Amino acid sequence: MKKREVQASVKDELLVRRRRSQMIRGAVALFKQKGFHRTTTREIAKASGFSIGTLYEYIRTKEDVLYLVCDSIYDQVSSKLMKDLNGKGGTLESLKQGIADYFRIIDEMQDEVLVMYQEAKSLSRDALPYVFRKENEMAAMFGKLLSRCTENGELELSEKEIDLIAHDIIVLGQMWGFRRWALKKRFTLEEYIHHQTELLLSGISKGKPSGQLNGQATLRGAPNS
Amino acid sequence: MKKREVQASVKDELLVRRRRSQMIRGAVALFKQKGFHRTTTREIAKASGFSIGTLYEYIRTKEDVLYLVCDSIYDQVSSKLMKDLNGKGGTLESLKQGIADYFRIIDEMQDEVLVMYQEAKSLSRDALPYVFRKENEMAAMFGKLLSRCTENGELELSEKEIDLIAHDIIVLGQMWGFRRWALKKRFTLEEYIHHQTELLLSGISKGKPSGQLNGQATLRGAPNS
Amino acid sequence: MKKREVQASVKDELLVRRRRSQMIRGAVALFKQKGFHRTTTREIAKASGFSIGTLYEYIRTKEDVLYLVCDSIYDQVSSKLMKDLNGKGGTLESLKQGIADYFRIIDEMQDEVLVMYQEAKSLSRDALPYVFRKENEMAAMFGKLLSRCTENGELELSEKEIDLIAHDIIVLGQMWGFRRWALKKRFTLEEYIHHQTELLLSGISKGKPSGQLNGQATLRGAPNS
Amino acid sequence: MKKREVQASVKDELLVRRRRSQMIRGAVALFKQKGFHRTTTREIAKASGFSIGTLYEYIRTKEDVLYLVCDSIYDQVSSKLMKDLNGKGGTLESLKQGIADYFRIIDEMQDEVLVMYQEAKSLSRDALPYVFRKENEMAAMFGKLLSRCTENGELELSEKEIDLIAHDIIVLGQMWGFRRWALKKRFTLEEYIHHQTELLLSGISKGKPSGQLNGQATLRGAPNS
DNA sequence: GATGAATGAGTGTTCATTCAT
DNA sequence: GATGAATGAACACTCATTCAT
Repeated sequence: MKKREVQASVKDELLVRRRRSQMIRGAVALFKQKGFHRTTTREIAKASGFSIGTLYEYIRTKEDVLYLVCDSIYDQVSSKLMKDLNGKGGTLESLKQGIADYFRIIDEMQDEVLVMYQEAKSLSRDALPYVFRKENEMAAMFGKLLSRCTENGELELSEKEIDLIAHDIIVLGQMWGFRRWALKKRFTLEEYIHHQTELLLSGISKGKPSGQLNGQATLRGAPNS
Repeated sequence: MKKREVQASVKDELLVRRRRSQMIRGAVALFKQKGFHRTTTREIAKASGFSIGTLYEYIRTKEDVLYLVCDSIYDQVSSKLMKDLNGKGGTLESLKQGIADYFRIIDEMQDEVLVMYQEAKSLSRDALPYVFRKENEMAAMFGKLLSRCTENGELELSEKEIDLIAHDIIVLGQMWGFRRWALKKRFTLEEYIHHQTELLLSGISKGKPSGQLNGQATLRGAPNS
Repeated sequence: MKKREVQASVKDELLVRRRRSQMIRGAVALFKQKGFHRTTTREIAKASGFSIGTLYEYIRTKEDVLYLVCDSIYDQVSSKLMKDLNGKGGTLESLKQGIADYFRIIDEMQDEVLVMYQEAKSLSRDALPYVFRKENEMAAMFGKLLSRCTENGELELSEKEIDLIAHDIIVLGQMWGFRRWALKKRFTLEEYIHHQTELLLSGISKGKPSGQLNGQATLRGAPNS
Repeated sequence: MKKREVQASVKDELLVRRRRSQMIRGAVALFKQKGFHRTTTREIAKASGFSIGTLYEYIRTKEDVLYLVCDSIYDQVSSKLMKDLNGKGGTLESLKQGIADYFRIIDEMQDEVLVMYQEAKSLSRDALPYVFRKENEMAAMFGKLLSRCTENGELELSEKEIDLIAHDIIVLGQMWGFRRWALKKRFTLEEYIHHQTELLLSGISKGKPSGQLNGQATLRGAPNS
């Protein structure tokens, strides 16, 4: 997938990568705290450890910083996810693990995800498509897992259903990030993973209570016999 | 629930209400289009049909407008919802209808919900708790429905599970608003409602395929018998 | 002639006129001293007697100030000139007086003319045509005077010659402004007028030494007999 | 005439000359297009074929570039002119040729002259006197020509008149450069030369219609007999 | 109660200049 | 002698807010 290139005045590619990584680290911290719009470019420069002039050697506009931040977070999340999901067979068990992996990644990158999630909409018209593509791509990863399960006869889902569930997984993962003010009071991460997985899988598995799949207590008190 | 009061210089309560309603209508249109931060107070005044000076007779700061907007949207959504849910008995069927009602409200108020959803985080520290409370309140409405079903023996859910599912419903509803770029290509509103309800209910109902509840084709090809 | 309108946020036309006149006065003083590019908008605001914010209520960009300045100077020069030239008959004597009037106007508005002359080129592509038109218009005034003299048989000039001489008059007038560092050491204004008029008229008049026209000493020591 | 020296860090005089000549070529092209103030030092460096660091090895400030450019143009114009004028006898005919030579030089170096003409005023206080001296020097060349004609009895002009006419020649030459937007529509260079020379010479020649001097048609239809 | 002119702190961005490599 | 990354003062312009009318 071709990215929207962010132009830098500095030629040294290595340096550009290094400086931008500083910049992203600094910017995420600030955006987290005060949001993109309330953060000034000067603050970003300072948090990145260089001057305002230097900042602008590596970007063209403030929005470039946001794009770089979002891009970097997506890349991190999806590369982690890809590593975890890669080669995952078409079993319900591996689907379950895939979901758990994803939720754990979200938890790890909580701040980043929150930032990306809340600020991405401030990207300009021409950067948004890239974000949508990235989101679709991530949903597609789960789509593939679900497809394989269907092919293996572990699930019986139409294309449409696969699509929807894939998006549901993505959103319920993000939900752990953006509703933590409500969820953290009630659930640990593992509880959250457990219950949501249960809900998703028992909702789609072929008549078998998913709880039996891994021997954990089912969501329902008593499995139907 | 006590609201954060927004101070007005004007005394005439009726006038205040009327002006603020104009203001909210204008502001929603603008926020929808360009977001809170990119909208100026002048634009809000103009879109509201009065001068900048008059605008400031009815608010104290620009943020007040955002608060008023969010507050109004919440009120509309939750009053509609309350009307629909009120007296809903403790049956799965009525739960299902409740979910469908909620999703349809979200669809109707798509723009408003999107605005509120994306801009609420720009509210200041002291307005946020109110938003959280409102969100909790709305989740609680579904919580109550779920409780009743459990009391009636239609569902078997723990407190925690009720909480989680209630939040899931809220979020999956919002998802129809904030992911419409992906969902509208694939689903009509009714399809979306159908599939999500199916997923949620078959995930929690006591061994009965939810599809049978209303005679529609089930999500799964063949119900377990 | 339609002008390029400079947009103001303020509605009150009278106020706009008053403020802009303050602004022009302030800006001319500054441009004279340091040129357009070295003058900051804040300096312009200060010199105009209002804040930077107020300045921008009456213009859109810094370049607007320059345009307003140039426009105003042109208007002053050409309206003065028009008043002086109006009804000037087709005699050499009146042509001579017209030239003298013009040179005196330039002298009066020395600073303004210098500013306009040196900074007009900084106007943007779409403002320049207006400046050219104004310059042509002014040249055309003298063109008309020369035409009348030709019609009356006082001069015998082709269209082309009229055009050139008209432009020469304009430029030799401006020259008094932009070369004053050289000319003021050697000439008073009246001397300058006298000599340049002599040169121009004896260069074109029909064989009669222009000096005899008004009884002044001729440029040449001895009239041709 | 002693020049304002522009300091270079580099010692090798030959290299300094070579680099500066590159620099001037690049800068003229840029100044022509966007003016001095809108041209950045980076652009100058790039157009000159070396880095910004190297640029500053050969100048001290950006203004030095402008000075170098103006200086170079003056030198070119005046050396060409000096070559053409050198040894020009004291006849009206040679004066005429001198004027034509000058106008043709201006035409050849149109862009450079325009640049110098429009940007010289941006030179700092201490560089301006040099420019004035150069202009005076050039006027003086024509002054000398006019003096010789007077000495030879071909013209009868006072010191003052000589001075004025010399400056007029310089300015009417520049006029061909800076008013080309108006003149090029109406005149070819040779027409312009012809008419302006005619005007200048018939304005000062001793009662003899200048047209007879070289057998060309006179400006006036009929010479006085 | 309504208006809109006035304000100025604050913002994103540029660019001449320096200096370590 | 050449390079180009780093710097930060300076700039044009915006906009929430106030207040005299």
